[in-house]
Amino acid sequence: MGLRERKKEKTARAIEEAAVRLFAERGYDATTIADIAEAAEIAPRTFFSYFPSKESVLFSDFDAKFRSLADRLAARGDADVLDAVRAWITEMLDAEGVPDQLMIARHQVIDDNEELLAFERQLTTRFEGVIAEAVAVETGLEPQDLHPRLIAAATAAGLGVLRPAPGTPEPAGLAEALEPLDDVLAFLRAGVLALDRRRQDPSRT
Amino acid sequence: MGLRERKKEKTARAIEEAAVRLFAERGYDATTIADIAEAAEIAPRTFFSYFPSKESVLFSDFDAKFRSLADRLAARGDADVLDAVRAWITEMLDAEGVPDQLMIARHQVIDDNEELLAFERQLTTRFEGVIAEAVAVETGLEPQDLHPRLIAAATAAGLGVLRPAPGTPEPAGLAEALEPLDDVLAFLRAGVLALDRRRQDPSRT
DNA sequence: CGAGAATAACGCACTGACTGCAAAAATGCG
DNA sequence: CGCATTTTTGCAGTCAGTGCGTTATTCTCG
Repeated sequence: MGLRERKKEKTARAIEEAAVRLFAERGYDATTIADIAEAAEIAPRTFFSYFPSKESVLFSDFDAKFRSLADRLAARGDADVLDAVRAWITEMLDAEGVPDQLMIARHQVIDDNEELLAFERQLTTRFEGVIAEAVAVETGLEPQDLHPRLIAAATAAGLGVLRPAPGTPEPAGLAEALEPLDDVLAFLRAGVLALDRRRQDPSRT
Repeated sequence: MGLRERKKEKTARAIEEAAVRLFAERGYDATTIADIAEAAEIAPRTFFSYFPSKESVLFSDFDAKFRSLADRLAARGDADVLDAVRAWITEMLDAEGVPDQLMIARHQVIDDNEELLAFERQLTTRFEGVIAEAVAVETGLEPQDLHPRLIAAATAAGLGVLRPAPGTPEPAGLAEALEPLDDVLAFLRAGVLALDRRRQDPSRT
């Protein structure tokens, strides 16, 4: 990795750090791009060559997460889709390790802002595409069919619920973070089974 | 209803109609507030005393829908939450009747725009609050607990899936529109049951 | 009907996110 | 070092959205 790329990476981190700090201090809406640029020692215009929008500075890791889920689903062989999702999540939580100050502040900023929560949800829905695709392959249906879309949407929604409700403390350890996951998966698996049954016997209630 | 209110209503409709028409013609992004104002024969500034944002002009009926769901849940007596939701949906579909030109164009505009889909989802998530509350009452849990939140999120997501995938034709009749609903409810009910079981016997897989 | 109060429409000036473009600066390479 | 490439920056502009004061309209009450 050349000097150029290392420098770019450093600048990106500086912007991110400055942005999260300012958001936490004065609030998201009360912080302007100009503020962030000044704190990160760049020109305001430069901000947008690192991040496409003000919101996106809080979700820079999303693309990597998305790709890693897609890869995992593609490489799951004949394992169950939900098993693959579970493995992906535990891996994610494991990789993140103990949340640092920046991560905590970031979550807090997001949770405090309706608009940012919506943005996060919008990102989350991108997961639905890959999940629906995987389910479609597994069931022999098309990705546009109701069942794959439903399972994907419910799974994505379930993942969203994993984040503790605002005001609740962050989970301390990995085991504690995983406990709700099993509830979510139990819920989803039961639903998936019900759909399977319905496909075999449509008259069932 | 006095002249004032009638006139306001008429203006609101005029703005809505002009906006949807222009969005359909030139696209959402290529249409400015000034364009809409001109077409609706109002001053640009006036637009914002009818709608809080450009997006919201496409979702003027949301508040009424939300209230009607909340009322129905509040007045459901000891009926099941999901039954109440089902009743609400059939009532909605019934009340809408045959979709007119404006409604069709509106859906098309929304479906064609990532940002608008996200906005719609954001609105949909407001349903989660009331649903979680109702589930909490029914189960004796708190609305912030995982199970009510999960059920509410999955239900809201399931409702979102009811809209046909982009590119698919709108359902022609009421029966056709209701068919996917039963799949969604079967999915949700199975999940709810699984959570019930888990609460009684946490060691269960 | 005719004040005058209440409410709605409007114009204006402003903020702030975001974009296109072209000049200037930094960097990498031979 | 000098040249090509990439990055940074400044500038001017668009557009959504807001605050505020003014004008026009409608309602109410005498």
